Amino acid sequence: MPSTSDYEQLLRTVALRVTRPRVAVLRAVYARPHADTDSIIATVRAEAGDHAGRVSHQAVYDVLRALTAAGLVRRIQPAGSVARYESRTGDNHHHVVCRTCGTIADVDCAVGDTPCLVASDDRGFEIDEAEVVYWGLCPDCSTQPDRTARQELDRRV
Amino acid sequence: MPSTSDYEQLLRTVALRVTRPRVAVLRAVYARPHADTDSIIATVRAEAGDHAGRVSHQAVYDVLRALTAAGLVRRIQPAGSVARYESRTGDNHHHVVCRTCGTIADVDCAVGDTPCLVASDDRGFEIDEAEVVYWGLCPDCSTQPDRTARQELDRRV
DNA sequence: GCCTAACCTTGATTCATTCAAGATATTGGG
DNA sequence: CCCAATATCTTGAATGAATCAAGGTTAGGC
Repeated sequence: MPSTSDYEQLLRTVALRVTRPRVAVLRAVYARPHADTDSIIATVRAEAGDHAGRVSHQAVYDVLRALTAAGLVRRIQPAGSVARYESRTGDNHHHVVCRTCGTIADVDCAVGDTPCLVASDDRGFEIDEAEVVYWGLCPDCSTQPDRTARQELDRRV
Repeated sequence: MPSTSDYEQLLRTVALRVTRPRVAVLRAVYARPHADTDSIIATVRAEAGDHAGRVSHQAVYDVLRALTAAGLVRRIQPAGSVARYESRTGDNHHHVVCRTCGTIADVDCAVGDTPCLVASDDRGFEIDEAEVVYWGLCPDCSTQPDRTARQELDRRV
């Protein structure tokens, strides 16, 4: 578990200013991989405990954008989902997404290293990344097929 | 180019009622692969020429949902994009998406047939589909790097 | 310690998509 | 051929993630 100064270090290496919202968002993304923006906002505010000042939702959006642009976090967004963020970057891993409850799990590269896939015909595009999303049912949902996504979410809270 | 009765046939094979909005939407999806909902609405209304009655936006959303559920069309939604639809289904082909202008092109399966990829570790999920999105620059954007997405869109209209 | 660009806050706005309620039309059976 | 049953469509409002805008605050180089 990285410490606050580790996060400060990370920010400095990519020439981003060290601010409370940024460290808090980094910590949240490391703590809860694949969290969406709302969850990150909640985590940030819960940890701050309101005693260290508020963090606006706009700040979180801005920070996530800056961190993503800097390569410190990776933004993922499976079809039908809101944006989610994770701290594993640069290793070209992929994701399994549950069709029922939306849970996301990491999957290491299917074939080899970055880029692990080559298009059969690139249509003249300059391809720089191959993203794979596996769709299916998570262990919970495959054994309890009639639980709704909403119920699933409630169960987790 | 399929005829109207071909589309009617398609609808009947999946036990969907044949209605004017459904035939019009099917025609639009076949005519303009990867179109988003707004474009489909525009196409439907342009072809109808207003002389055959209006088609509400809600009807198009409903129809696209029904057609997708029936497997007649496929819904795709690369990160950061609105939903798009195509008529090629069941062949497990993939897509290249331009990071600059958002253009999408089809790419045949890199490895084999459905499913063309196997996760290195399925994390206990029951996987039924492997979706691949290649990211890069389309031929136009790679040679004109400073054209914005908006300008690109304008150019096409 | 000061300055300035970078950053954050507050509050409003956008827009794809969905929800709701009631009208209309398709289709199988009489 | 007509009718009932219900699937589908229309109209109009609502939702909610994400963005925009304007102004105040702060980190970090000098």
